[in-house]
Amino acid sequence: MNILEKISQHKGAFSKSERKVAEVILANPQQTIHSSIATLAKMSDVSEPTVNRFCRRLDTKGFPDFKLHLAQSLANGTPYVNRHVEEDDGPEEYTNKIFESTMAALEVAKQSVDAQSINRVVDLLTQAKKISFFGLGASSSVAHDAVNKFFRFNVPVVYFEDILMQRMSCMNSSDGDVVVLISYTGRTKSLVEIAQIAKKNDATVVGITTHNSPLAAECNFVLGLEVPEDTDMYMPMASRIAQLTMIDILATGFTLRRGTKFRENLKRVK
Amino acid sequence: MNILEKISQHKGAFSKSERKVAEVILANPQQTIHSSIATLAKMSDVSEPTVNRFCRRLDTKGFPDFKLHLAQSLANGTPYVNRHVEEDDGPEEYTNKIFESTMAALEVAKQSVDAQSINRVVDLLTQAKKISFFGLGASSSVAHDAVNKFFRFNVPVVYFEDILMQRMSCMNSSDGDVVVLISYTGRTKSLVEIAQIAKKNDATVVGITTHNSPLAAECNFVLGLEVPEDTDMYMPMASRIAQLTMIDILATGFTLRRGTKFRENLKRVK
DNA sequence: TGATTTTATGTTATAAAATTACAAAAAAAA
DNA sequence: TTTTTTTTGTAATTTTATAACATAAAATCA
Repeated sequence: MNILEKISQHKGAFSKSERKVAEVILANPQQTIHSSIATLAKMSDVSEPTVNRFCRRLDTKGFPDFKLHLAQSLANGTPYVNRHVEEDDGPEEYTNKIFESTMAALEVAKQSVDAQSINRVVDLLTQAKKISFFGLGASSSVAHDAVNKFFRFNVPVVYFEDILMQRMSCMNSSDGDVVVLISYTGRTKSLVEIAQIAKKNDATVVGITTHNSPLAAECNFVLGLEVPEDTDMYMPMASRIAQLTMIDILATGFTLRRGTKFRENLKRVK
Repeated sequence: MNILEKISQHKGAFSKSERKVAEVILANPQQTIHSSIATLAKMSDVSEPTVNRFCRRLDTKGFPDFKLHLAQSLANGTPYVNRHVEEDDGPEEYTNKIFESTMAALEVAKQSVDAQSINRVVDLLTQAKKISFFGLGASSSVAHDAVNKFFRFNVPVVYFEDILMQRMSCMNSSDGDVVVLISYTGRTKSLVEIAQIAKKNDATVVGITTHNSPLAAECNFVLGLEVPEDTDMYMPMASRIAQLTMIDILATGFTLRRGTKFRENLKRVK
């Protein structure tokens, strides 16, 4: 589909001159779409018909058609790729890379979510007697954010950073309470235990975590979230962002379910 | 940015004939990118130069350039636009919209950051005696996340959710201390005061906020972050995500500055 | 209202760009 | 080496886009 990739792949099948054209295009694709066939021919040091033949070899109708394809590839072409930060990247580079990887991660996360489960969890939340948000490590700030959000809705929300308090809170939970547990890997032992305790006390347990994790196995409802995490940096980045987005989605679903009047109240509170 | 939207918006400013061209293009954009100026002129029942003038009015260099823009807009069907959540959106819809708006917001935020300032702040952070992260409301969870991150680096980090504690902490600050204040609008009065207190006590104040805000005016260094926030929902969403990404960038810059050995330590800690 | 200016549109001419047809050169096969 | 095939380039042609000019329509003003 993407014509730039197609060029790279096709490279072996090109003739010598055609390869020259390919190199030039791959080196500066952005410039190519604004060049005429004459300019590109000169840049590649080949004749104009050669450029034309090059285009046809890639199953395009001719040079203008090729440029169209190229433009489209560049528009979304490799939109956000997860490019890892390198040792010798300057501030400009790592800044851009992090933004782009974050967007790429969100794109992946978006594919992995299931709207149906979200809908059910929103249902649950609107009917909950009490909502708890717990997370450990990097996910604790996500839980923190969640309470901030749901607190505005004037529903009873609970949040503790301390694991013992989380535990105690779950021990006191009862039917109608919803406990939302947030963990990227879903392998944090103490959080799995909390899930078990909450479930034993008739609370409904919702997990924002990866499918097929120990935590997911213990939850009544799982909001699966698959995120490519750049492990080179040894700190969670994209996963938190995806989790936060999930919180936004739940909060939005919540307000939509509550209806217009509810939102007008929110406006006043603000 | 998207040329199709641009056409729709511009519609009032077009002349009669130009509007005819606009209609035809909007009706079948896919066909347009494969037509010559003559074909499009005939379809729109106007002369060729009119089509050309139409293209120029949209700030393109001419018809071929216009087609390029159009092709890019059509690729991937307008990748990430800030589409607002509507009253009657189903779970599928609002989930996708939120993901996409978040990505669109990050794209905008990315354009607004200045790598040079980031570099200087990273410099500052690596040399700081003590780093404090403060934010209120929605930004408090961002500050929370920041301490989590920087705590791993084995540097003295401070964070309080309580405004009085934040204040007291700033009063005790001294030369070499860095105070990072996080606020989307930069208009939270108490945070501006904290900035003043910290500055009075010789701490270096860094603001993660909008340019030209009262908070920005009080800071020694400003990391400007412009984010389009969907105000329909009456809760901060995209701004926090952008702020978190900024934290990721600072943390990454920090580890890069500290060098390879430092990162190997991190690995072990993990 | 009618005259005059401005704006919009079309016609013709020109220039630019892309493609075709053909020829020469290079490479491969005999 | 010679022949054949493939690759590449030159020149001619066609298509496409733009510029320059002219006319028509609309708007402004006396």
